[in-house]
Amino acid sequence: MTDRSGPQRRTRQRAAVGEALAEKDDFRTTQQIHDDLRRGGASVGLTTVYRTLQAMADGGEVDVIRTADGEAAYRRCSQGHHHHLVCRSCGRTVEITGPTVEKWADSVAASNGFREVSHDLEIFGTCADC
Amino acid sequence: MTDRSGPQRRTRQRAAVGEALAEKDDFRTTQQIHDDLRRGGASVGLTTVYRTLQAMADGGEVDVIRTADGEAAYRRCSQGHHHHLVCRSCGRTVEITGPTVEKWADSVAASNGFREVSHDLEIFGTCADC
DNA sequence: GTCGTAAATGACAATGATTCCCATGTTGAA
DNA sequence: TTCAACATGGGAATCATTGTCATTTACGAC
Repeated sequence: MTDRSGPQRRTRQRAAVGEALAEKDDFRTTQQIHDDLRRGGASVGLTTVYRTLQAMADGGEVDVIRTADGEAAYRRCSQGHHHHLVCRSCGRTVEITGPTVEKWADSVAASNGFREVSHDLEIFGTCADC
Repeated sequence: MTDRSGPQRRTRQRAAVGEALAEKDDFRTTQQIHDDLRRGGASVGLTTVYRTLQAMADGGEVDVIRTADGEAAYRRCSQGHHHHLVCRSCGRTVEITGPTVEKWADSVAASNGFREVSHDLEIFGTCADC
């Protein structure tokens, strides 16, 4: 399961989506990225943006979270397991790690007889600039 | 901010939704509850189920999570802050608490200058019966 | 460089959850 | 009992996301 079957061909569109993600440091929805691209002149079809982002997410190249109203939002992140501290107001995002939490989550799950454990953890707040 | 403006009148529909939630111990989507009600004979309009569940969630009577594909799912939970250990396969849910995690989350946020901090934490796995 | 083909793209239709609208039904205080 | 404010529900309207499919393109082979 290491072959995350990512994209197989290099195209203008995929490069454009990658750049759009690189330019922003916060989580953005598919529609936002589609708009960013259109405004930036490198327009890409909406369907393609959806497919590309999902492929990137499947390949572990980007992280996904769900906004409060259920929309998927993507962000280019560092490798490895980590969580996010997100500003509710401006969207500024800080990557965080918590080895203690990981262990705690795994042990709690194990003691309840759960296997193949994973978890989601996001912290929200208002950042100093907002 | 303690008067979460919950429902203001007692109706057959609200009671029915409350009972439907009480009968199941796992997270259920609005549509599932709507189906449960229809099958149980106490049919309630879909729009009303949506409104009622949202009102209950606003009032803190039920907890909400988002399924992997972004749908909202509700569950009647105990009072107070807690998290969930959910079986990916059958949906069985165990409520868990982790004082250490709470403190850690708050301190991490604070040290990054964030205020009004909250967080979401759900643990997923396959339970012993699946 | 040219080909051939599988992969990728994108306009448009289709889906599905959720919300809006609004005419009608109910609750609950007086 | 009366009545106004609140609640209901059926259907239309939104909006994100996915499916369809004809056309285009990347890229390894020649």
